[in-house]
Amino acid sequence: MVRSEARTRKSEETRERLLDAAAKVFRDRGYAGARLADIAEAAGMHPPGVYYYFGSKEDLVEEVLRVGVARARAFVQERVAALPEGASALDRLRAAIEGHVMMVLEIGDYTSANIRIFGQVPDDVRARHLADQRAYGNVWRALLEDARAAGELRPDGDLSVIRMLLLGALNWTAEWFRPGRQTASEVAREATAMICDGIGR
Amino acid sequence: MVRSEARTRKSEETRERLLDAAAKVFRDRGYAGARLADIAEAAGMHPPGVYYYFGSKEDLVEEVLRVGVARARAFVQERVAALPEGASALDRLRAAIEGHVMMVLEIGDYTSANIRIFGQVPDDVRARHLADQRAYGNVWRALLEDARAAGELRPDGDLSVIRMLLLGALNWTAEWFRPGRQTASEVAREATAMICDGIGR
DNA sequence: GTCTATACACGGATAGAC
DNA sequence: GTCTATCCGTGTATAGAC
Repeated sequence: MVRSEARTRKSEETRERLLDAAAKVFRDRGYAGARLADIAEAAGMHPPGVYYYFGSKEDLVEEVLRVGVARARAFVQERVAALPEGASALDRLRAAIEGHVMMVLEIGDYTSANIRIFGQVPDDVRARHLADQRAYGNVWRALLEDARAAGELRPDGDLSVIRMLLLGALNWTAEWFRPGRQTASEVAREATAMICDGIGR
Repeated sequence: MVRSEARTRKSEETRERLLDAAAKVFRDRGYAGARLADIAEAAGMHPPGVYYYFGSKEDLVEEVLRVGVARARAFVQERVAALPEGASALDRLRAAIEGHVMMVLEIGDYTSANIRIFGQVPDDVRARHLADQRAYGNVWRALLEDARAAGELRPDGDLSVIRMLLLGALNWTAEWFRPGRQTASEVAREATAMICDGIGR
């Protein structure tokens, strides 16, 4: 039993390493350009070893996409839930914006991979992934609707369009952020300021 | 002479068709995933025909990237230049934002291709393309600095970060915009409002 | 669970006719 | 300038030893 648990944990760890490596390589090379050999090497194994954990390249990429949005959603929802009871709807929105940025800049490989390869994966993989993505979109939809209902947003403006503009600005941070030049919290603060208050005076 | 001109013009048109087709296919399949056969077919020719116009897949993708930013820059600069003399720095910035959105939603194939495959192309292609991209970035840098100098922006905030957040929101529109659901000008208006004035009340 | 060896398909690129 | 035919490198996936 102890033996089997140890084996299982090691297996879990290897699977995790493989997934991290896959996210990086898919991000850098695209879906078709990512070679199983590169992924295996980055995870410290040989190409056929991948097939012990995943049935195919498709299975692997599907899991990378799934894990990416699942973590994003969990991270943001935790940040919002951690707010004190009396927090306003706009405060909750701000917390979500900051949370999303922090998440992107922490686990950026998965986010970048999602952004870059979503349009390149086989149709059936993309179709299944769309459901996950919509669920995360709904978290933001609710946040925005609550703030509007509370009268804390400008009354004009299409909330769907705003949601996509806002997520675009946030997701894109993964593409240009360089740890030396600025910190994740600085970027998070700038993003909240621009989105909620605008850059004009 | 007339004959040769006609041949040249036809050749130009075919090259153009090829480039448009390439932008679409690169966008949808990624750099490695884009098959020369798909591109050729979309342009109404056979795979080897591509080699009459471009020396290699690398040459072709490099031209797609180059044309993409060149058009973006020209389009935005025209919109800004078309403003009346007395326009404020913030008006110029607004015009640039609207222009960039309109451009993205008009020639979105090239923009999406740029976004999605920039990180996937061979290193030397990317290195050469970086110069073009920086030149376009400088247009925005100047616009923002002018507005700040004129006292038309909030005095705090890192302009480099703001520039990247803003372009992220704008570039991302190519990924979600669907002509039926909203119009390009609506999106442009929402973008300007969110970026300059914020969504809070 | 991870290795070596290998099958098999696919796609970029070239040759050469017309 | 565009077609047909084809070469050849590369990459996914499997077989089977250990």
